[in-house]
Amino acid sequence: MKAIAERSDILPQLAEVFRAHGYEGATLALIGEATSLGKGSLYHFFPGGKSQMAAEVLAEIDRWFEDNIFTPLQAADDPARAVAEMVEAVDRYFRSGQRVCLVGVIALGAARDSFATQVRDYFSRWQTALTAALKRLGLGAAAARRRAEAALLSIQGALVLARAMDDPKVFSRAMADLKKQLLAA
Amino acid sequence: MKAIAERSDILPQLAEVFRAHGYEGATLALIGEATSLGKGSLYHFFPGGKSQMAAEVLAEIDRWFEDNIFTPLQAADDPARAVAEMVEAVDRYFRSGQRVCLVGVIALGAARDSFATQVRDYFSRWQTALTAALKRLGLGAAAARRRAEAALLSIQGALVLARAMDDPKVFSRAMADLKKQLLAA
DNA sequence: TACAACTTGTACCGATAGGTACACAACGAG
DNA sequence: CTCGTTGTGTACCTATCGGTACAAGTTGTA
Repeated sequence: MKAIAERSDILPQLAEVFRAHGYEGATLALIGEATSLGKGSLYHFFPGGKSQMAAEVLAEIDRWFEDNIFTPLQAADDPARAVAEMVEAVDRYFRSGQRVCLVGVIALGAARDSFATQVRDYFSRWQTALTAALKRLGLGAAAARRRAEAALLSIQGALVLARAMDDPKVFSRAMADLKKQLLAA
Repeated sequence: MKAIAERSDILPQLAEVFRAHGYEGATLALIGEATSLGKGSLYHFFPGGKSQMAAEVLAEIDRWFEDNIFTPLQAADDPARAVAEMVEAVDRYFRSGQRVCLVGVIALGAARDSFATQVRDYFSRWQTALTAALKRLGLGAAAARRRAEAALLSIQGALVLARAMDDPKVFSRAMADLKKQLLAA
């Protein structure tokens, strides 16, 4: 009867449920099914219930982006290569637009207010990291900030449009454009 | 006891509920409150329940965009002015990013599959109309299509980012950029 | 082997979900 | 003044919601 379940195994499964159904649409029944965990286990790991689950999922996403996107952008020797690799990593992470950005989904929904700081931080830290890389590419501070903002906007817009059109090529196309625009003189 | 309610009065109120809470989050209680209508009236007007309400709201949005955005783009004497006016109309419609695009919200959620054709048509007709205007500005067919796609993507992305950052200036800035990019040589 | 700490399934809770049934009130047409 | 049509409020239905309680099983440690 004992657990095989580790917290680190549960969070990604939780994340997929929230991605697929949104915060309000992710019922405990769906969550239990996706994780193969009963309410007993679920509330043992997350006494705070659904909102704690979502908060921890957001925290884990944040961690992943910190390690795989933000830090490489700021620490890389070759900023141009780091920017290009960011775009490729994003394309892989979102599976060419077939996966959706949970942070974006929450931002659009009614749950935004409950997770406002986590949502805002995610994007602002991304923007900060990308801005730093762009400055090292020779852009002025203001131009770098503007270009970084435009990049995040393109990624989120591409996710919406790709899902709306049900066509991953929309996303891939946008990522190819994005790479060019970020690295343009 | 008789109705003052006209279908045309109800739909905009319905739309705001769906925008604010998403499809799954828009409960009949919220809908009843927003429209000041009991279940009796609601199911009298919409025997198909929630899904019919959402479908008719989408249809009305489609109609509005057809009249106020798509047709002007294709019929205008001065395509450059038409494009500029589109951007301004979009800025007003979304109240500088404080209002959200219902079609985009649905596209990201689990309800997408139920409204797939309506969602896809909305964007593809928009793209078609904008492409036509851009071609009349002298762009080649392929370039015009690409630029129109990028424009829709920017609008949706700006809505997500503006809400995530809780800052309407993000949206206004994106719309100003968009106008420049659309009208660039 | 005994005991505490950790997991788990199941039963249960009140509240609310979307939806139905229906009686009644207001109207326009004759 | 009828009478069918059109709205409307209310009561009610079953299913499910998020969440709690708890007993029983599993484990590491000694």
